[in-house]
Amino acid sequence: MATLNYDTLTVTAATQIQNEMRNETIIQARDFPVNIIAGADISFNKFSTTVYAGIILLQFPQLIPIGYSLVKKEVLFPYVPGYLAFREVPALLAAWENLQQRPDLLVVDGHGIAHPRRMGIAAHFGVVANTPTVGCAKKVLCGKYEEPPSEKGSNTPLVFKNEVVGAALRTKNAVKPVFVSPGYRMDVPGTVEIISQCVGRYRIPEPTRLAHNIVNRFRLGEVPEGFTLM
DNA sequence: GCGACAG
DNA sequence: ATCTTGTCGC
Repeated sequence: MATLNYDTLTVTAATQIQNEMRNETIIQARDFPVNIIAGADISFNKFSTTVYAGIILLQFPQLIPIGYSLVKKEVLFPYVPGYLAFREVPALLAAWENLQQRPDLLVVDGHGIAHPRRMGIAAHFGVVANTPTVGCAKKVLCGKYEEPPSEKGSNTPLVFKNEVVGAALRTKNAVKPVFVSPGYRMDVPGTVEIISQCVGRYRIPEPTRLAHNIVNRFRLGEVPEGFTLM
């Protein structure tokens, strides 16, 4: 697969790409088993163009880490709300291609179709890599929702322009919810079900939390670039 | 025009 | 996102 380069795009061109990619999105009930799930995330030093990308593989539903891929890359596209994919997908794709084993489902840090043009980073990555994805974000980008009951597991629909695009999911009692949405080859109920099964003892579900941990350690030089088996 | 705004 | 200090609660 040719390496993507989004660095010279204007936001107007990026918008056009999102509108075109939207026609390639597949939102449907999960029709495959999940034995290996993965988490993807990026870490970087403020004001630096170097980004540290990583994808960690875990056995499902045991949530035991089995390996991870780490890649360092230069990025020029800035962070612009609504265009996160153009900044992070190229590096994540590099990490994806270094994986020695592909997960059945990838959890991306950010939104799936809970996006102004239904093309959040998880949906974008899913289309480009042609692989099932879901998005798991800490904050809402667009849409409205009712606060879910305070009990762990409670969830309410995230609605944007009269359409249910995701859900606010309470992963711990009396703690702020996370926002999940399908990215590719998943639907909202299936996304809530899978992410609910990925919750350990923290607010952030294990795939995302462990991906964040490992890319951070990678950025700090505590772990080497490349694929590592655990 | 005004507020909101993933990471 | 990253960094930092301080507080609350199990």
